[in-house]
Amino acid sequence: MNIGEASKASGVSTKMIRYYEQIKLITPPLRTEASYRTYTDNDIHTLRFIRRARDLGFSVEQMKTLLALWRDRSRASADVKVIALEHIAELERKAAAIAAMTKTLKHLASNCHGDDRPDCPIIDGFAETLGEIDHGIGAKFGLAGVK
Amino acid sequence: MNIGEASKASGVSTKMIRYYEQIKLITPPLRTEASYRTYTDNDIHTLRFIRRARDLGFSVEQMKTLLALWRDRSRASADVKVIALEHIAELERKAAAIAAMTKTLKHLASNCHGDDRPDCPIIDGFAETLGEIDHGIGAKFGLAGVK
DNA sequence: ATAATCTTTCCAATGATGGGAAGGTCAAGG
DNA sequence: CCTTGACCTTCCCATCATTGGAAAGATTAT
Repeated sequence: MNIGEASKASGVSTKMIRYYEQIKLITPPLRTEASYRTYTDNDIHTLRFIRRARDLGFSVEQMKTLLALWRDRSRASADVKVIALEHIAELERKAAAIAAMTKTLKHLASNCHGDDRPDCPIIDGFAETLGEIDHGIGAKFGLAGVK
Repeated sequence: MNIGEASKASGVSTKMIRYYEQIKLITPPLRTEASYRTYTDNDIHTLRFIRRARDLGFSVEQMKTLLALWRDRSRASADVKVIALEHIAELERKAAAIAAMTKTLKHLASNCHGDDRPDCPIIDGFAETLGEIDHGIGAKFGLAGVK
């Protein structure tokens, strides 16, 4: 199986497959004489595992651990559960921060008449010294660049 | 006011202040003979504005627009509201994706006994071909690197 | 005078992904 | 047999917001 077929079969882009190999998330596959990567069904299985974990928001670092646990048939299920629960906590932390931002913004927007007059509580809310916007959780999230 | 004092007064790191200058989010301040940047109260005001917008998850690009609107005293409040509402929609999209991930993970975790036995529905859920995990919204979020 | 604490610029790294160039390979059809 | 198109290879660069550090110069305090 070429990398293109592996990509289609797993849902992981060829770019990312090569990247995952480079950062040693997956082991280098065999190559043909022309240096083409060839993937086995087992490799596809691993890639699909990775794709699902990624879709659930796990980082590469976490996926490394999860893959190791997956391959270790004698590991305790508790070890896996710890990672999952930590990730759930992280997701909930992010959800709370986003909810706080949304709430503040909605409050500002609801007070803005949104016509062609210039006065605007949203802009004023940013500019005025009303004290710091408090998201409780610490809202410095790198959410701007999220696709 | 030196850059260090400006940083403390605004809550924006010196690194970021220089960066915002470089990408032309803010205008270059006056310099002393020794090339030290000096910030006015007005500059601090702008930096605090930026900090609040950033805390609400606005991107640099959005902040550029917001700053222009802030400075334009004759702009319509509707122009500001549009940006705010778009950002709210974006945040809600992210929140939904996170909620979907959390739900799936919690479901998997709840079925995992979490003791020292090896069988684990979480890992199995990643590995088995159960069909793709569907987050409805498309869950490819760059949430892994979020602090 | 000297040490500590600023400041400056420049360069690099992060995490996960995409884009593209330059060149090699393979399969199908003329 | 040769061309064409669709692959594959490696390598480098860009994104986004932010942090880190090094080397050198300036200011402040002891």
